Amino acid sequence: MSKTSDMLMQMYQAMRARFGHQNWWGADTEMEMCVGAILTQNTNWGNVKMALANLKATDALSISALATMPAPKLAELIKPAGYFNIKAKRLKNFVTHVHKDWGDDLRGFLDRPAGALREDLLSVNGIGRETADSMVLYAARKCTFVVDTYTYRILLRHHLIAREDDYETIKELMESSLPCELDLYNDYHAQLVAIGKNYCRPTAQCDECPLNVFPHDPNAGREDV
DNA sequence: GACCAGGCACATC
DNA sequence: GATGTGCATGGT
Repeated sequence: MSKTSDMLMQMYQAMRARFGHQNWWGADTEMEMCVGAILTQNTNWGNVKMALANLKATDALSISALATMPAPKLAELIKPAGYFNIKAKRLKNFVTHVHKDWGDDLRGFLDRPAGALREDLLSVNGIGRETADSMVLYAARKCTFVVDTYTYRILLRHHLIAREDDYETIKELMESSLPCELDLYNDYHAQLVAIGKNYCRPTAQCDECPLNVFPHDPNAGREDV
């Protein structure tokens, strides 16, 4: 096992010991996970939950329901998630794309090899790498590592990546360092988010962070240092 | 009131 | 190809 693999696994153990298994998105339907993946773009999950509740209350959480709903009405329902106009368009792009070949069969759409599914998702305007990977991992339940701003910030501060490393480079690092296990990828990402929310914030210091036992620079990636 | 949140596409240089 | 900008609500 390489030094990086070793450190990443030790970091996981430390995070999990602090937060416990996160069981992310476990109770939701595939449809909710896909819709949530778009709604959570640069947005707090608490806001996304409100928008999902609105969609559920109007029985709109299906491919065909969203495909036929006028964009302005959809925008109104997802308002709490922020960026509601652009996200309404992105949701429409997604459900229209699925509906074209699969009708209401989201599970059929998702049930393909991870690589092919990812490429297909990336062809939809409004679905970028993180959103695609979130859908592949959490909705399709296939092993792909999700990189987000927390992943970047935490790995940077722990000297595991360089400042200029891009999404695919970081994803490659994680996938080549960690065993390809669905539950590990799922929970590792969730643990990083928990660290990011609670300790490794953009400006605050990282006192009490369970990852402090590893070599790190709390100021890495900050503009004001 | 400022800061931040589980990004992405597009314009501009 | 790198960098900057618009999109917007709600919790802390």
